[in-house]
Amino acid sequence: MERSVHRSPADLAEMDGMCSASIEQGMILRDLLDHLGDKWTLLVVGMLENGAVRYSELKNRVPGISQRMLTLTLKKLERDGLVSRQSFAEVPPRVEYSLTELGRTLLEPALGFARWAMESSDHITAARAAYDSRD
Amino acid sequence: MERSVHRSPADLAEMDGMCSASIEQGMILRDLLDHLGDKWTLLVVGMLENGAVRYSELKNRVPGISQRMLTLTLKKLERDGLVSRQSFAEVPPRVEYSLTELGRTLLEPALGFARWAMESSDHITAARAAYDSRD
DNA sequence: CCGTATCCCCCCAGATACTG
DNA sequence: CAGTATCTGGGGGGATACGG
Repeated sequence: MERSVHRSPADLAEMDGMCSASIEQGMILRDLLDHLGDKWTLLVVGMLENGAVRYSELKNRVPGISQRMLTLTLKKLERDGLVSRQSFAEVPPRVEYSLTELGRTLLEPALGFARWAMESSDHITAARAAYDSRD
Repeated sequence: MERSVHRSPADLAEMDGMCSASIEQGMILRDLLDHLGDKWTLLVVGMLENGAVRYSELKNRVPGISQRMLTLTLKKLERDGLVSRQSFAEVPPRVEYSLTELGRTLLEPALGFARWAMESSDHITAARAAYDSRD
């Protein structure tokens, strides 16, 4: 038990340059995943890439999302300051969602991720097939 | 309704380069999240950033992970070809996990994400506080 | 040390119905 | 059109005990 918890100050100092970055990133990544790692959040953000989109259109564009989850996801994103909501006093009612400044900064890493997924999906599929057909 | 749905063929053609990519990315992102979007996967990948790590050390470095989930996560990563497992015929037994070539390519987008999270966590916290303290 | 096997709880998300 | 309210199940994941 002491092995993992008890470290000398020297150890900690040494770790600072090489390893604690990973650990800190681990913590932050943890938070990140708790907020963005769910089933729909990144999808919704992706759909707002090109500008404001209204609720119903969003529901159409994100295949399979339920009203409940769309609402919940948008509320959370709004709370986190990544998405802004603008409702128009019209009839029929119209509500548009768009990325905030902060939300747009998320776009780049998110698309980087998506790019990786597209470039790697073949390799992964192949790797999986190879793994499954081993004895 | 027409505002958002009805677009001229020219518009659609123009969107081809900028927007349908989003939709396809949505699909791919979907798969991505199904595989990497769980609670532990990216954390484990992050811990392998600097080279091979053995099972028990991994368990120590990923705070709060259970043996069960660590094993499951590693198995899945191995199946996907992102992590390779090497066991040494020693006593006591020793098993080391490391990123494959493919796994290392994931590192860049993942760390990009982590970087964003670190740079943005303050903003998000602030936004959340502002949102919660509104009437 | 490195896992596997089993049990079980919690909560996420889907379905459905209803309001402004 | 743009949500809210409520019920429900399925599965992710923790705890624990055991095996190689």
